[in-house]
Amino acid sequence: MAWTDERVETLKRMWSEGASASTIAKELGSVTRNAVIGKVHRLGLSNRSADEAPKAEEPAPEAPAPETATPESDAAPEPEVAAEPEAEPESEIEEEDEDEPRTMAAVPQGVSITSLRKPLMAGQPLPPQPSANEISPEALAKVNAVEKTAKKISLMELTERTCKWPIGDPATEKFWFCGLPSQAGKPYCEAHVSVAFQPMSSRRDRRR
DNA sequence: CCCTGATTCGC
DNA sequence: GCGAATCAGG
Repeated sequence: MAWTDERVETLKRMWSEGASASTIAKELGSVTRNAVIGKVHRLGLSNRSADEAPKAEEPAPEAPAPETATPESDAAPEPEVAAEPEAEPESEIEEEDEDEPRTMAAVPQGVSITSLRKPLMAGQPLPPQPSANEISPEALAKVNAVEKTAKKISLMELTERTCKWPIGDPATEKFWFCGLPSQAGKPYCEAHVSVAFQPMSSRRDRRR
């Protein structure tokens, strides 16, 4: 199939939105990711900056060379300062004693409720989120268990087959993605799907 | 092994 | 111009 205006438009839009070449290829159909990448390059938008006005000025390519007063012909006064006197102040305190059998809620300290409620990913079709989000205790417990065995993959390691459930606070070091095998077609693993998608019957007559 | 984009080059 | 093959990398 040829690159019609419409298809090119879709390509441009998705690419600028950060979609990967393979994702775009699937969306368009009849093309491979190679084709998409090739087209992207031909269109000259390999740089995903749809609008980057404030481009950092390149250092002057010209060599000023004032030649005003050069005492030494080739004296290169390099003090050679030791750049790294530091010895890695990395002392992460990571020891978490997990021997607290459900003292209170089923939410461990590493998990923020916030991340449980808004697992939104760019470029991903947003699932219809029921305004009222009631997660069953069972599902929550399962999630907690899963998060202990999660692969803790980084952003780069996310694929369409990995669970994209964020764990921890993105603003801290303790942030990663679940990474377990995702359910077919779903962005999350089984446990996280169960808390992400409510069967729409999470609210029974709670009163009786 | 899964994936990503970049590049090459015959068509 | 196109994109498969290949490359380089996470």
